[in-house]
Amino acid sequence: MVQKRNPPAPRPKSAKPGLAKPAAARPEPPSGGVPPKRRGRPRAYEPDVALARALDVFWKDGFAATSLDDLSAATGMNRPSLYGAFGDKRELYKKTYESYRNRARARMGEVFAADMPLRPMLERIYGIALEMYLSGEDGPRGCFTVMTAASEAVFDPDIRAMAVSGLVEMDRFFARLFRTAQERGELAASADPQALASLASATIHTIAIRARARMPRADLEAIVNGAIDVMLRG
Amino acid sequence: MVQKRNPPAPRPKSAKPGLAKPAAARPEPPSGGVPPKRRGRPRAYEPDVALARALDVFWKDGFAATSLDDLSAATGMNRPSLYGAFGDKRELYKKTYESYRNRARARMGEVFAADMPLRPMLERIYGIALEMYLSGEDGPRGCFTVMTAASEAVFDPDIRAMAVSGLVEMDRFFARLFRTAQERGELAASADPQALASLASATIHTIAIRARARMPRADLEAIVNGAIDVMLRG
DNA sequence: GCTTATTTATACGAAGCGGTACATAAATCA
DNA sequence: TGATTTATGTACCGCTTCGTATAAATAAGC
Repeated sequence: MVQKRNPPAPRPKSAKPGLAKPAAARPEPPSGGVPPKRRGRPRAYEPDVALARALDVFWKDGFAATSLDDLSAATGMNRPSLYGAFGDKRELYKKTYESYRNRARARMGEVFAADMPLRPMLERIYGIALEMYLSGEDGPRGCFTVMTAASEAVFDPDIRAMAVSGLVEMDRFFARLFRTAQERGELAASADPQALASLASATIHTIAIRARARMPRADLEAIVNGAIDVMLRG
Repeated sequence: MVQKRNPPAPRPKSAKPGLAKPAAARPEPPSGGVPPKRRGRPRAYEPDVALARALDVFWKDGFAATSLDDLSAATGMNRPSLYGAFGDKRELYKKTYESYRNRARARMGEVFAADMPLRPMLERIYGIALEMYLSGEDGPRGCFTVMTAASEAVFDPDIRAMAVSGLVEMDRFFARLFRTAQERGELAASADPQALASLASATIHTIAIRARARMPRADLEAIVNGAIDVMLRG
């Protein structure tokens, strides 16, 4: 039950007791990268797009309900290739999660860089969040971090640490937002940026959960608008 | 991948084509209930406690990661008994979820009946929530509804409907709270009880997620206090 | 050409899964 | 007592799961 999640520890890999690692991405001379003239048979996949496909599946079904066959079908890679490229299921999950985080961070970074007044800024952030959480071919998928934090993946210390850092990162992002808005006088001096940041994160979380449960988009938008009003002392 | 979740449809059960249902709880003459003198071999389990044990497991691990062996071990019932009493894994899940909802509803009902001023009322509600979400022998378990909504369990329409109704019920509970507080003048007349209710629910959700990710209790309490201050126009 | 390096493709194996047949046990009813 | 009813315990079934062993394919280096 506990041990179930820590499988029997891979055997030393028959021959080659030395470099048993799943290879993954070789050093590969920086990124000046013309064809690096690799030696053996060329890959039939691009690691980045394969990872994105795997993300789609994990995002939709969660860790436990996703099988290697699902991942194989989604990426077009057969099982040994998958294993060779990304390691086992858990490692693959971590890598997809990392790519998700990077993507989300990038989008949030853009918004912050846009440097606009607080209210439209918040509206834009929540607009992006709704777009992400409601997307998905087979219905809304919610937020990967929330899924991860809520699901059994938390039993892995690494994954849990990643989830926590995802939550904290979002808190800090909002806190910075409110702090600068306050400095500019867009927010009452008596306001507590930290508390507002928590509420802003909480609003993200609640729409993620509700999107996943397939609540109608209009409801989610109403929640967002109400939250913004309160946060801005409507 | 989709069909995976809708297994081959149970065969008509060999003999007895008529009453094939898993029996569950027989009518059982109201509740005046001295020993009802049932006919065959007596049960070796109490349905209520068995359900509570099953809830513990599902709550900790989620639907997909919980095996019938886990449930069997937790309840002390062997697999056929489990099946006879509660139906298959999905049905058992639904029944455990229902019992969870009833429990949560009862506790919230108590608080509402206590009829105290808004702030201590909120403090007490979040206190109960934290207690529930942080409990669990192997670490905090968060909120079952959030877990359910976030996990693959939502792919079942029934379960999704239950999850949505759980979310809506909490919204309504908070809305009623804020409305009566407003009528009593404990809340500014300009306040929007609906929006505040969403935020109050969102705060529940965010602490559920964070508890599950094992954020320290003090952090969760700080979030709750900040949220209450903002909601009450601190 | 042959050797070496790297990836793909097939296919297997041990373990786990949900569910059920079947025989046994323990109670009531006649 | 024996028939009937209900629940248990064992053992099994077919299927899926994750991971890997092995062989074939495709490239570069010589």
